[in-house]
Amino acid sequence: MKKEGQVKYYKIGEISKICNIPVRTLHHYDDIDLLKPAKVDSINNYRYYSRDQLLEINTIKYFKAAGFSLNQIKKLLERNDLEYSQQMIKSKSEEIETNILKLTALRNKLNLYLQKMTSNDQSLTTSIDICVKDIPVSYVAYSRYIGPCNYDEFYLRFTKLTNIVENNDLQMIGTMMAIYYDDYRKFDYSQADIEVCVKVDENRKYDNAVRKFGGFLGAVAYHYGSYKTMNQTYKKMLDWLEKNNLVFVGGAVENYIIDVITTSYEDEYITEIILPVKKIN
Amino acid sequence: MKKEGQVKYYKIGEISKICNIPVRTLHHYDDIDLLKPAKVDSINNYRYYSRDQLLEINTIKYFKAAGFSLNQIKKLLERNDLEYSQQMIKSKSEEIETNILKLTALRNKLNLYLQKMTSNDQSLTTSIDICVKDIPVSYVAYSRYIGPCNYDEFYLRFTKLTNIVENNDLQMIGTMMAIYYDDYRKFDYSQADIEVCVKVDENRKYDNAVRKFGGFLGAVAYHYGSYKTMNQTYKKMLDWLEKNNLVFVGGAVENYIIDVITTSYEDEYITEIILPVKKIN
DNA sequence: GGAAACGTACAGAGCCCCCAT
DNA sequence: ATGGGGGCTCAGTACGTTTCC
Repeated sequence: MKKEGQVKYYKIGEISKICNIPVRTLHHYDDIDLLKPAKVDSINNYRYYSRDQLLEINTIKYFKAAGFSLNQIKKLLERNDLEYSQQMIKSKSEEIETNILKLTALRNKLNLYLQKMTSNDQSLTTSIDICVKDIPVSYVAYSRYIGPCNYDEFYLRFTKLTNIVENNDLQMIGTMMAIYYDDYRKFDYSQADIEVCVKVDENRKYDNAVRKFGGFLGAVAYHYGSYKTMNQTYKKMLDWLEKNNLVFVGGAVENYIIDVITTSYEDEYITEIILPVKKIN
Repeated sequence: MKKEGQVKYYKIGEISKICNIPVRTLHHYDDIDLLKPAKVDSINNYRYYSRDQLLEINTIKYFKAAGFSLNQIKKLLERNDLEYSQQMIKSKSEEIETNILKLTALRNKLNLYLQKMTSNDQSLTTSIDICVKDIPVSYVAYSRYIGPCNYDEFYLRFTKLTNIVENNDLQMIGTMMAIYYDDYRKFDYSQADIEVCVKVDENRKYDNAVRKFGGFLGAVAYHYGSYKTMNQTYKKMLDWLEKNNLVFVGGAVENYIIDVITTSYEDEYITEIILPVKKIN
């Protein structure tokens, strides 16, 4: 490469075309002192950019593409030394890494949700079917209490659970669930022992807000529609268990896959019911 | 769950505490019609929220955590039906997927950059060393031309290359490179056949903007410092080739690992020089 | 005196429209 | 074809003032 003495100035429109940047953005860069034109005509205030500034624009675009803010770029350009750049790039790389992990968790969560939604849509046409399977181990944030069992209480509990999740910096990866610990034959709506919980990502160690869930044999069925008719589904399940030499050991789980959060039509609700069971020997 | 007829209203401060949301944010949600209080006192304009709205707030927080904007959430809440939610969640999931891919490419790029920076920092202390190795195949966006070889031309060419990368929605994953196709013994600075190029991610098929690079045997050395002394490094390399029974087959590659983008001190420049070679039989 | 209301400004990185030259 | 100005975006936060309980 050889240097050339000749100085050529570009008008803002030319620079805009060459560099593929809106004119107004170049105005903005001038305003915030990120890229001052090499010359400004004192009469008409036209901005004139030098050839060297083409390179500066490239540098700006380069760092922008790397995710730096204009302010950070300004600092990078002001003290244009290796060590500083290296350090900034390193911390940026780490920041991106964190973002990737977060987004990955989020994507997994949404996909899981979609999967549940669509797979259950299909079985909607078939009649109720019940299966027995091992419930895999997962981790849930939870809140257990004895109190009235009604909508308002549930709203408050779910709100509290959401706060627990937020305060412990957890990632929800499923829908809200409730576990009923009382004997269903003498269930008291005003004094029920209920736990509300939600699956969270397993990437962090669990403390008092998070516990293990699953790792037992469960009879699984889906209830479609309003909660008013849920008792019937329970009854069907219990009958089915009896016929299949299984016994319900307590702790009924309701997983609100499609609920009032997703739809305002009760008919569309889908609730997964899991009854922990044992085989009769 | 059982319904309860009793209506209880919360004041904004209570809701704020229960839901862990700043009061001013609730004002904001009111302003943008995302969450209107169930009742507003006509005398003192106090906002009163119903219990049902606790749930609505949960829903809002849920979708917010899923990465939706308040506007999108508003739409989701307005037409609260399954199909729409499903569709929105699906497109959101895809959007996140794209972001993950972009960030991953960006992270890889930055890490590669750091790696080059630091690994070459070490070899700075050692004397010039040359090695021969297979240059792995990669893909580059490129622009080849015959014209003058000077800084200004290079700036323009690199700018054009950046535009090519942008317009083809490619991801740069390396530093700028130049390939000199002329015979070095009769190099004409005013009429040189030069290609500028930059590595891009391989995840997309290559068209006329992108071509294969590498897949040949190359002698690799690093030039440290200003470009003014680059001829000396070339000379050393050519001498070395002769001693080692290798012959330069043309198409010298310069990879500007540390250049004016990263530092304004010419002494800190690092340029990788690759000379395609053949063994003499 | 705490809780509620409201107006305004600020944040970042621009985009868009209007009017003047 | 340029210049500048003002307003808008997004999802709030912060400050200050005033009124209410």
